[in-house]
Amino acid sequence: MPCIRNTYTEVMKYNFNEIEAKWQKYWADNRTFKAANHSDKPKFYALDMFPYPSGAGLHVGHPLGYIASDIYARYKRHKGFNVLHPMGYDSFGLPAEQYAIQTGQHPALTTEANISRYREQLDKIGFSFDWTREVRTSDPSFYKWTQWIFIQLFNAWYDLDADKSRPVQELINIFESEGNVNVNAACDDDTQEFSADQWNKFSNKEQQKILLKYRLTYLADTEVNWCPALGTVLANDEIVNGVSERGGHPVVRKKMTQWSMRISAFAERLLEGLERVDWPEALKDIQRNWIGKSVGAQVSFKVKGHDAQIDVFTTRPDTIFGVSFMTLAPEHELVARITTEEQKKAVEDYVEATSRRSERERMADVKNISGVFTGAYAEHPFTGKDVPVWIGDYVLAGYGTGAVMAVPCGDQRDHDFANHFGLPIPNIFEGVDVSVEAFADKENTVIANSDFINGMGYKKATQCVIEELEKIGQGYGKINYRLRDAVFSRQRYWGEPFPVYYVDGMPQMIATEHLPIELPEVEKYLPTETGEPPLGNASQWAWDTETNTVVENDKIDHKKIFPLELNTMPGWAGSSWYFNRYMDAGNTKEFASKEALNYWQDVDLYIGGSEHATGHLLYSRFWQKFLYDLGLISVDEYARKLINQGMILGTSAFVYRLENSNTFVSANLKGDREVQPIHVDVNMVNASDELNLEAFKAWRPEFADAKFELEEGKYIVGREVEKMSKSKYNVVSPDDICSDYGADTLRMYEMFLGPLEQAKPWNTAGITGVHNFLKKLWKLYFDKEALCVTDNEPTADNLKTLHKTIKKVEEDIENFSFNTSVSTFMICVNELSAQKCHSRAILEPLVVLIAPYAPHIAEELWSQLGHQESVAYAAFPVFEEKHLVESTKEYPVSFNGKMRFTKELSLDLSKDQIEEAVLSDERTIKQLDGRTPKKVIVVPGKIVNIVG
RNA sequence: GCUCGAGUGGCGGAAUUGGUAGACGCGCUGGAUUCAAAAUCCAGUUCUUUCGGGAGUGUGGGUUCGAUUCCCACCUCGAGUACCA
Repeated sequence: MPCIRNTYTEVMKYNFNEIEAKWQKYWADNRTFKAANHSDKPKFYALDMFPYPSGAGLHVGHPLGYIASDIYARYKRHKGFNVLHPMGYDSFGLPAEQYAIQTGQHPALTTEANISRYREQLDKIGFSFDWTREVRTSDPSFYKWTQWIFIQLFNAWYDLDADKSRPVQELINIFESEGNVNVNAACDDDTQEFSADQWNKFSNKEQQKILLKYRLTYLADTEVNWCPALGTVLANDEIVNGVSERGGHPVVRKKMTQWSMRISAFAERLLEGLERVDWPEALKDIQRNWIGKSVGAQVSFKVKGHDAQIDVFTTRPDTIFGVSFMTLAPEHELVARITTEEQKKAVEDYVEATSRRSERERMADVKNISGVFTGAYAEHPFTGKDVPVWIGDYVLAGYGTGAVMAVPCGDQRDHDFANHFGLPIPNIFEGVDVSVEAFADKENTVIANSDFINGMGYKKATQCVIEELEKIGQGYGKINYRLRDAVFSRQRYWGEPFPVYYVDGMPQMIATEHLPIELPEVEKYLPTETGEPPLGNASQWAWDTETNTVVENDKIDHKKIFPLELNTMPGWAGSSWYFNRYMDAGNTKEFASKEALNYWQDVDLYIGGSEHATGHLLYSRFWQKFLYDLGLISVDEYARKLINQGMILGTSAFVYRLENSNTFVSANLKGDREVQPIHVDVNMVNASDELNLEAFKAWRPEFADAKFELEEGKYIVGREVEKMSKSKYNVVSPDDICSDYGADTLRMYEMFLGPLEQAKPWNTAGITGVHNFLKKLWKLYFDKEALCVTDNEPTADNLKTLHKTIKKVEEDIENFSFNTSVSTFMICVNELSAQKCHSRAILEPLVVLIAPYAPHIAEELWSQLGHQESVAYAAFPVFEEKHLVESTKEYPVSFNGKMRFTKELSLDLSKDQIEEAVLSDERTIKQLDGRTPKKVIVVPGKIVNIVG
C-alpha cells in the first residue's frame, strides 16, 4: 500500500522531470510561441544559425547559442515585443551523402531521422521556438525558392555606375542600341568591345556567350579547387591549410566548367556594409581581410618586339622608377608568346614543374626562390629602358593581373628574387640603405632617382605617377580586391538541383512557374564511370520543353527534350537567404510576402559561430544585397547585431599505460616513466577524477585484464581540455543532463560557465551548484507541506534584494552578460532565504525575472501562484530606485592606496566631516604610527585614501 | 611573417566611467543532522607569515592620491590569414 504522507511530500519536492515535460507539452499544445506577422507591439527577430542535422546528435556545446538567444527572446516577450524566434535545418550536406555512398540509404531518409532526433533533443531543452515556421533547406518547398533566386541572379548583371544589380534585359537593350562601349559593368576580364551593329549580327549562341560574361551567376571555365577524395570542387573558404575543411583531403587546381557567383562585384559594398552593423570587430576584420581591398594602379608595360603588353597591378606606383625586372606567374597567358628560342626549354620545364606541384607543396616551400628568365624585355613606360621579363611562382595567377613590376628596393620578395638571380637593385629612396633588405615603410618614404617625383613622399608621388600614366595612356588608378568569385557547382548528389538545361551547350533557365525541379532518384551516389557527377546516374533527368516536365534521358533529342544540369548547389545556397523565409515560411507564391518582409525587416539578434565568417556570413550578405537591388526586400544588411558564441570544449580524461605493458599508472605516479596516454570515456570518471576500474575493464576487451598502479586505492585520470568530439570520448549529451538535473539546470549552467563569446571547458561536476540553486529557489515557495507564499507586506530588506536583482539582471541581459545574471539570481535567492521571505510581492516578480533562464520552473511556480496564463508574456518587473537608497556607506579607508579597514559613515557627511571622522579613528592613528598624513583624498560615497 | 584576441586562487570565472581584487559556483577542510549514507544546513578556503603583518591580477617600466582597468616594451597562449604585388 502506498504511503499517503510520503507521496504528499514528494509532490512538494522540486520534481523537474515532471514539471518540464508538463510545460513543454503545454507550450506545444497552446502554440505559446507562435509569432504573428501583424501586431501593435514592436517587432523583435532573434535568430540562431540553423544546424546541420548530423547523425551524432547534439552535444552540450551545440545549444549554447540557442540558450542565449532563447533567453533574450523570452526577455523581449516580457518587455512587450512581438518576437520572431524560429528554428530550422540546413539539411543538405556531405555527411548524409557519404553515409548514403557507404550504405545505399537515401540521404533524405537519414536526414529525416537525424532531424527527428535533433527535434527531440531541442524540445527537451525548452526553447521558445515558433515551430510553425520551421524550414529545411532540403525540402522542395524551400529549395524551390533557392532555385528561384538562382534564376534571378542569372537574369541580372552588375552596373558599376549605378552600383547595383539590374535585370539582364536592360543590358540587352543597351547592347542593341549602343553595344557595350559605354557599359561599366562587373564582367569577365576577357570581355571584348562590340558595337550595336556587331551585337545585332551575332548569332544567338554568341550573344548568350557574351551575356554569360555579365550575369551575376555564370558558367565559365575556372581554375577550381578539386578534391579527388570527396569527388567535388570546393570554395576557398572550404579549404583550410591547403586541405579540405571536411576530412582534411588534398586539394589540387583543375580547370573545369563551373557555375560561379559574381560576388566580387559586391566587394566594396560588402566592405562598406560592415560599418553599419553591430558585429564583433574580430569578425568584421576577418571579412575585411578576406575581401582584401588594396588601392594602387594598373600599369601597362609594352613588350619589346611583340604586339603585346604586360599589365601589372601595384600598390606602390611611387616606386615605378625602381623597377629592374618583371615577374609573370608561370600560368600567365603571355609566357608562351614572348619566350625566346634560347629560353624556351627552361621556361617550359619550369611551367611544367610548377603545374605539377600541388597547392600544398607550393605553400610548404615559400622560402625556396625559383624562377626563369623568358628572354623577353619590356619597356619602362617613363624611361623606355629595357626591363627583363621573368617568370616565378611567387607570383600568383589568381591575384591582380598575374604579373608584377618588381621593385627590389621596396619589396622584400622582389629583393629576395633579385638577390637570388643577381638582378640589379636600384635604390630610389632618399637616405635608406637597401643593400641588405627592402625598404617598405610608406610613411617614411622620400623618393629619389625618380625623374619628376624626386623628393616627394609616398602619397604625392603615387598621385603624380598615376596622373602621368593616364596622360601617356599606360595606366590608371585602380582598386583591387582579393575576394574571388565563388564557385557554385558541386559534383554531389545531396544538394539543390540547378533549374538549368542545356541547348547546344548553352545553359537555359527553366521558367520559374515550373519550380521546384526536384532531385531525381539515383541508384548510386558516386560519380558515373565517365566521371560525371552523381546526377549522371539518374535515368530520368532530361527537360521536356513542351510538357515542362522532367522526363527519361533516352528521350533527349536536342530539339524539344534536353539534358539537365548534373551539378548541384553548394551547402551555402540555402543558408544564404533562409532568414528571410522564416518571416513567411509557408508562402507558396513568393519566397516571402512583401507584408511579412516589411514587417519583420531584418534580424535584430543573430547568434552563431565565427567559423562562418568567410562562408555563410559573407555569401548571405551578398544575396541580401542582390535581393535588395531588385527591390524584393527592404534592407541590404540582414543582421543588425551578431554575436559569436564561444565553443564549449570537452574535458578529456586520460589513463597512462606503461610502454609495452598492460599496466596503467595513476596520473600522479607516472613520474619520468615512458607512458602512453589513452583517452577514456569521461562517463567512467567521477567528479574527483577517479576512474571506475570495473567499467574501464569492461570497456574494451584488451583492458579486461589490465593491471593498475593506484594512489590511495584510487586510479586518478589525467585531464586535458580539447575540442568535444566522439573520438576523444569527452562528449557530454544534453539528454543525460536533462534527465539527471533538468533542462532549467542545463540552461542556467551553460550560461553560468562564462561569457557567451568566450571558449570554455565543460565540466559536469560543477553543475550541482546551479541545480542546488534551483532547489533553493523552489523552497522559497514551498515548505514540506504546501505552497508557503504569503500576502505579508515585504520588508525593506526583501524589497532591496528584489530591486537590486531586477536592476542587475536587466542590465546583464541587455549586455548579453548571462553568466553574471545567474550569479545575481544565486545571491538573490541566498538573501531571500536568509531573510525567510515568503512574500508574494517579492516572489511573484522573481518568477518573471527568472523565467527567461529557467522557463519550466517559472511556469510551474507561476501557475501554483494562481495564474491561469503562461508566464511567457507576463510584464517584466519594473526597477524602483527608491528601494536601494542607503543612508550610510561602509567606507574603505586606504593608506597609500592599500585598503586597511572600513568605517561606516553617514552619506550626509561633507568631505571635511568624513576626513575628520576617519582621521580621528583609532585605527587611523595606529596605521599612521605618529606620522602626519601628507594628503587625504576623500571621494564621498566611494573611498578615503590617506597618503603619507 | 602579418592581423586580431586573451593571460586574475586548485578549477570555471566576478570586479560600473581608474576607487574595498578574488563576487557567484565547483572542489577541498572542519562542524551540525543521521544507526549510517544521501540530501540539507553552518563555518573556513589567494599566497606567505615570527600571527604584528607582508606580498599579490603573465614580466619589466610609466602615469596617478589610488591601476586587473590607462600608456610603453617584452613573454606566453589562442584565433584568422598565408608569397595579395
